[in-house]
Amino acid sequence: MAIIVDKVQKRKDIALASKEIFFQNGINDLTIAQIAKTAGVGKGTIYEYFKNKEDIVFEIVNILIQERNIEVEKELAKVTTTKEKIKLFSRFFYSPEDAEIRQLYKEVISIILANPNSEMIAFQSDCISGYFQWFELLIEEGIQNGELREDAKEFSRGLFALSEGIFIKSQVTHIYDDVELEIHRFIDALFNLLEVK
Amino acid sequence: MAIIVDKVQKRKDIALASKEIFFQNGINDLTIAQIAKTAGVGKGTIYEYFKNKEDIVFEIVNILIQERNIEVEKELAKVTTTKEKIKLFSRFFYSPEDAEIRQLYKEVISIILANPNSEMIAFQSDCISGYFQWFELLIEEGIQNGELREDAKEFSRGLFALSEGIFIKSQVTHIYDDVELEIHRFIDALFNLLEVK
DNA sequence: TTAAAATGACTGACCGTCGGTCAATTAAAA
DNA sequence: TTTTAATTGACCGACGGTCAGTCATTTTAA
Repeated sequence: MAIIVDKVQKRKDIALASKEIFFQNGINDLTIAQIAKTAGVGKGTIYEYFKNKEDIVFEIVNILIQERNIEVEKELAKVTTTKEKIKLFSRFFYSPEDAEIRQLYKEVISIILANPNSEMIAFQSDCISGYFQWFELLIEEGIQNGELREDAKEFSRGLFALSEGIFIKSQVTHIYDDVELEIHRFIDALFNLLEVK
Repeated sequence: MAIIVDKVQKRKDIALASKEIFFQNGINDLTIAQIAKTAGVGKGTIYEYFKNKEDIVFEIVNILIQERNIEVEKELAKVTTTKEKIKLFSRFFYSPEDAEIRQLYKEVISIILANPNSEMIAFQSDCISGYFQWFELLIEEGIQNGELREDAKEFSRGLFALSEGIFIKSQVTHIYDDVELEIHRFIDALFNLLEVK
């Protein structure tokens, strides 16, 4: 045997170095050569820890998502109504605090759309399905509470996708510019119909 | 002066040649060299007619969108209720007939997300805003008819984005696999609340 | 009538960039 | 000393994009 390094930690170190480049100069300057230079390792070393360039992007997302989930848990304790909880979830798509992770999320969506493969989709499914179950649970609870009508559960799957749709449209056109407003407008109108008066 | 060619027509010819490659081998084999070969022109000539590779993709979309709009107009004449009209619109995201243009649409979204610039966004906004106005008009008409409740108009902007959200999620995860079912479920539930009984 | 000049269309060799590979090297552990 | 995990950067091939030069046709003027 020879030197044994902490592969998991080194993977994170390289990802963190990449994160810096990404948030400073965008994806276009995120070249393997640049990452290697910033991380202080050789180009070949990168491929000891990552399958390819996309793999690096996914690792960064992983790190940021985990950090963010902790924050979300805290925020969740502060709100009471189902509507507020749902709105809390949608913050991802417009809040200034999430600007960086959102930027990265855009890249991930772009990568998967351009080059779908089961590994990436599995990765993304894992990230999303947690939120998704939480989302369905919230609606369910709202119904149990007597806060929402029985048929509210029909909307959970669609409502989950709505924010994403508005976000993507806001990125791709200039028709939806105020994402927060757009999402809230829809949620308010829907809960107006669904809330038991 | 010398030979004068129909620049617009030649642009279309090259785009059409590209379309063939794209639908046969996907975006990865859509190289400039391959396009030039298929179109029977030199590589440099491509750049007489297109700014860059993305510009070619946009031209193809343009051609296909125009063809599709004609078909949509026909279909629109066949349905009567607002709900059916809205559903007709959403077909883009799942119908087998639109599989090719949908494939291309994915690429366009991917390109813009990865590399946003005002020109691309303007192009996309033009494509979308037509549908969007039509969408708002449909809801408006439904209200005028007494078919829908007054507050239905609050939903038009969000409803427009919903299908897109479900579609993107279906591409990026395996959580939403039956796009048609997902969209219809939401629309049915919503119209159940909005339709005047 | 004709040939020189002008012009737009067209070309493909070439360039720079980048993701990814691999033979060689290093250095710690046995 | 031997073994082997870890590391490296020169190198490769592919690709998008450029540009100096060629070609075919029209214009112009002798």
